[in-house]
Amino acid sequence: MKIATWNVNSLTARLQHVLDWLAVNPVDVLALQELKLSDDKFPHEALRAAGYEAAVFGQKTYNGVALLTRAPLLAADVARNIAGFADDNARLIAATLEAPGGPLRLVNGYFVNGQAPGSDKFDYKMSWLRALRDHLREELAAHPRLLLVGDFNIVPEDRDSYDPVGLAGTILHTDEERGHFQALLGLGLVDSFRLFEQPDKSFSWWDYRMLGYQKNRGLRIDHVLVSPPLVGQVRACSIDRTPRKWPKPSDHAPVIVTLG
DNA sequence: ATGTCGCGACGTTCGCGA
Repeated sequence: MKIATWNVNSLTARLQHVLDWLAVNPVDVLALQELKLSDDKFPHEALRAAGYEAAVFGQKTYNGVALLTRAPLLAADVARNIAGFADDNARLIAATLEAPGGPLRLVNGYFVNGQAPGSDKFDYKMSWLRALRDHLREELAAHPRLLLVGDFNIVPEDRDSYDPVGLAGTILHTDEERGHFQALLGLGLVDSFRLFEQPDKSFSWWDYRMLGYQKNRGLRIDHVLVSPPLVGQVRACSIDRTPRKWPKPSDHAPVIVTLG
């Protein structure tokens, strides 16, 4: 079973990329972030023709997340955002998928960017991350086989940044953000990517500016975390840079996990 | 080069968010 996550930076602008990518990577689940479209604009027909059903939590202009699956999801089981945490933004969607070995809980997030430490947006990021942690503690109790995937907007360690010294303390690199990532690991979640030997300077996002991709000036901010019962079943985890090389790409690349 | 995208608004360019 293969599960992927991809921040597409507008599904309207990137639908053809998603379809092209799925044609060569027929994953069982694709978690999308930054749809930047409302539910009524979601391209259900094109994706259904490609073999995927979608649970959608859209928003006009900003944010928006979706879970694409080959097998239908139980609609009654789909959750949007964090229960008890008031939020104007569509950032989290969760659903349960029947799978060999038991149901899998898929939690797909577009984490708050936070702009800059000290800003109001950074305060919102910290509140959101605190609420997410509390929420996941409950989700894990209810669904032991769980994956937390998405654009975390957190660089977990220095080796996940092209310039850990120059960018130390700046957004995505602060101790507070990293503390929140560690807190998620403290719930028992494991970073799939680091279960395997990986090339140095492996990143999932590159700035559009300053030839960021060509110079590999990137960050690893898109992650797949798995709960304890799943750790032993992760067979592979990789970042697919292929679509980042296509014309008019998303600034993010997909991350793919194989569960055995 | 405050450098690139995507979106949307009383738009034909600008501000915002990333």
